[in-house]
Amino acid sequence: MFALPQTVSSPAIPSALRASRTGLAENLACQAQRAATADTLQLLVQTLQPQKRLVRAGDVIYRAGDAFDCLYILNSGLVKIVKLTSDGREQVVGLKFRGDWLGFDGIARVGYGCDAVAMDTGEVWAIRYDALLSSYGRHPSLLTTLHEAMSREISRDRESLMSVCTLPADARVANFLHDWAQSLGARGLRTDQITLRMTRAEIGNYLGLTLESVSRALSKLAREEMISFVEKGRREVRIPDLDALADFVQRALGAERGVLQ
Amino acid sequence: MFALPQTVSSPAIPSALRASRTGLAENLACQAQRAATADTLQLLVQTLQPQKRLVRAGDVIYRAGDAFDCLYILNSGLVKIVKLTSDGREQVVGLKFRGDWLGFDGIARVGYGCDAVAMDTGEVWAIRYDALLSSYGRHPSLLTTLHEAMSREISRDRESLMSVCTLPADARVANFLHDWAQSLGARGLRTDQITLRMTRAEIGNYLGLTLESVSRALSKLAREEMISFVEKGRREVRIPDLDALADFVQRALGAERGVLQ
DNA sequence: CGTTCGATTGAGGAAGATCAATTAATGTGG
DNA sequence: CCACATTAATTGATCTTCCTCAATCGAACG
Repeated sequence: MFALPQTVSSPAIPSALRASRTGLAENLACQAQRAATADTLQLLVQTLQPQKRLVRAGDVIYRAGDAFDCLYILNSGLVKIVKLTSDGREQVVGLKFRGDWLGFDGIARVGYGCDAVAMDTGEVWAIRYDALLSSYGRHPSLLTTLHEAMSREISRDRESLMSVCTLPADARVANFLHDWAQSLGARGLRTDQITLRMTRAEIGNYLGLTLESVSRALSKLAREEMISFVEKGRREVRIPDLDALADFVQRALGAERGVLQ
Repeated sequence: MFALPQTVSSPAIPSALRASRTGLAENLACQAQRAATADTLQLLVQTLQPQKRLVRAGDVIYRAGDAFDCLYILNSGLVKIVKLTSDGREQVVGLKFRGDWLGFDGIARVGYGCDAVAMDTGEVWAIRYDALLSSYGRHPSLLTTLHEAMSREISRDRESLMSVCTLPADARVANFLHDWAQSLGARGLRTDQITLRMTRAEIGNYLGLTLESVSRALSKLAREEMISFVEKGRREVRIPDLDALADFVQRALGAERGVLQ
């Protein structure tokens, strides 16, 4: 179909970092994808009539152990996915934005494996999994959309792991902000301003850092003018130049391993 | 369907750690699941006639950027999933055992997002994604099996992230061995002996540690008789008591955060 | 207006990385 | 089959990063 050199720089590997450099191609891809999902979402609404639910910050969409019936699509708002262990460890394992699906981990089990908690007012659509399956005959695209959403989630999770495993604290935070802005951009929103609807502790938890480390990293980023805080409240972050943020990650990496390799 | 207290200790959250404690229920679940997959796998072979391929250690099954056509099922052997970034970082983001599916990350893209490299002789079955989709009318169970495999992968990835984010080095290595043994157990193999077909550097990469830290952790585990090395070669690990390993993880955790909570 | 919660910043300490030396296993060519 | 080269693993010493603990500050809320 499409033979590319199988190298790291292949366009088929749009790592978060590369994405902002290959701006044009990337944006076109995003546009295309958004259009596709917009169509499919409309179809989905018509066909399956999802149960819509308004949520506010703190509302629980589902909890680990709840019986699995439905997948959810986040129509607006922000949701965190939290995993708990019996020994009391708690881990934010994912953040969901508009258009993201929730609850995939329930398919292979009796119930969901994590809690999904809204971090902002928003709307989620509940879609019965069995209804989705049985719609395949009429609308095969619904199922391929599902697959693509699951596939994307797997890719994202791997990037999280990579970030946590390979980046020092500052770069991890910078990369986090970059990813977030990128996510907004992919949804047609402005990428130069983020409202972090989570505490430093939650960010730290997600990134495998303490809240102090997150705070220090943010301060450093502000000092180096990679970001700035919007007046009143330190949860509103301005990012004048996304590419500069990506470069910051690279520099933090270069400092550690001597510029090359 | 099934109303459980939505607490951490819900049976629907079989974290790797809990699993060895809830031995009986867990094993039954595994048996059932293996039986189910065995049936479905047979059906899959009959219906889709997957292309079978023998691989040897080092063989590449697919590479990041390769055009996506097929999903793969690993019939035997061991495969690592490796992600590369343009800046030269390399990360082992997954290990695949018998029965695992490979290549989900390709569904939502033009090509695969990672390399899949065999670490041992084995056999992989290539299944054309379009063929799989179009089989739904005749054999819906094939597609639900696909979903379950993807769902399980998402759950596993989250556990990896959790391990990396919340466990200290020693516990991370112990947990890694525990998970591995558990994986073998779930496939009906003995859980008291593991042949690590990877170097310390690869293990470290997967766990976000240096090879030295992995080596030290293994030495410590051996010193405390949680594991022992089989004569000739330090890649053969005996695990006399899986539960003891899980306890080791707990102790390492308790030491850090004062026994309770 | 005080209380509470979150964020910032500093000082000290600990876990793990880095650097370096040694040993063990594996492979190669004579 | 053995000497040699090569790669992997171990172990120790030192150094860095990040965590922990603590104090202060700011915002939000009742």
